[in-house]
Amino acid sequence: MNVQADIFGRLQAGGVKPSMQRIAVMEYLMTHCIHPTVDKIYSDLAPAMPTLSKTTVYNTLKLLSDRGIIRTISIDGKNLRYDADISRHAHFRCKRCGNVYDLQVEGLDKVKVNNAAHLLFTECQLYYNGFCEKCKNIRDSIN
Amino acid sequence: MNVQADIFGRLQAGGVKPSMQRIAVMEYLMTHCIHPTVDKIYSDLAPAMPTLSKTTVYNTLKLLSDRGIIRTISIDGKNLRYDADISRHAHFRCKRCGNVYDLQVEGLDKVKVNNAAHLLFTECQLYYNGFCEKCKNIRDSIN
DNA sequence: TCACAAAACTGTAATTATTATAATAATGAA
DNA sequence: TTCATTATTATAATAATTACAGTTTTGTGA
Repeated sequence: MNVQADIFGRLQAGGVKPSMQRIAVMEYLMTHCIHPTVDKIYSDLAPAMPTLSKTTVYNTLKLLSDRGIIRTISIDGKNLRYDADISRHAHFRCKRCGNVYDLQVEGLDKVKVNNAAHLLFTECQLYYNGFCEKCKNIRDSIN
Repeated sequence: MNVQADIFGRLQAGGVKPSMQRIAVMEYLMTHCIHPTVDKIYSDLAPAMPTLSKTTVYNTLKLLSDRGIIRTISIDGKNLRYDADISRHAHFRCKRCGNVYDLQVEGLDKVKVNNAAHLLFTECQLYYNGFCEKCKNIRDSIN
C-alpha cells in the first residue's frame, strides 16, 4: 500500500523511467483524484519544484497516457484532464461548476456494440453531464 | 421525410428562430453524418454562403446544442464535433486517421450508476477509441 | 409605411490550450 | 572520462474558441 512503491511499479510496468518529474506528476495524480487539468497539475507542483516546466508536465502526461499508465479524460471540449485510476468507472461533469466526479457503474461490460466487427477497440469512456448537488438548485443555464 | 420540414420542426421545437444561417448549419449536419468540426462545417458552407462568419457557426452550434437540438461530441481533446442525430448511440474514434464513426449500442440503459443519488443527469456520452479497419494494420503508434 | 427596439450576424481581436522546436542538462554505457 | 542518448526546459508557434463592438436584419407598434 506504499504509494511510492506503487508509483515505481506502475512506471516500470509501462516501461517509463522514474525521473523526479515523472514521479511528481504520478504522485500528484494518485493523491489528487479531482481529474486535474495540465494547468492545475503544473501550478500545484510548481511551488515545490521551481524548475519544473509546463512542457514537461505535458510530455509526461502524454507519455503516461500512451503507455496506459494513466487515463485521459476529454469530457469537456475545453481541456484534457487526467486520472491515475485506470479501473473501469465513469465520469460526471457538472455543467455549472465544471467539477468532474467519479461514478461507479455496473453493467458496462454488458453493453453490446453492433456494427464494430471491423474495428479494434483500445479504450472506452463513459461520460455523464448534468448538475451536482450544490449546483442543481442554483443552475441558471451556465454552459 | 422532407428534410426542410424536419429542420423547421426541430428548430421550432427548441424555440430557435429559423434564420438562413441556422437552417444551413442544421441542414449540413443532417446531411453530413461525419461528426464535423466547426472548421469543417464553416469551410464547406462558406463557398455557397460567402457572407457567412465562422463566429456565426460557433454561435449557432452552441445555441442548437444548448437547446438539445443537436449533440456535442468531445471525443478528442482537440476540438468539438457536432451531430444532428440525438438518438442513443455511441461514437468511435480512430486514433490514427481521427475519423469518428457511429456505433449502435444495446444495453446502455441497463448500465447502473451507483453513487449518483445527489446528481442530476442531463446527457450521457459513450466513446470508444481504437483503430478503424483501414488503420488497424498500418498503425504505428500515432497518437 | 415609418420608427425603433430587439435579435442575429459579422469581422476582428483576445484568450487559452496545446504542440513544435531548439537548446541545455542529466543519465548511462563504453 | 567521453560520448551518445534521453529528459527537461524555455520560448515560439499553432489552433480552437470566446469576447467584443459594430452592422444588418427582423419584427412590432404607431
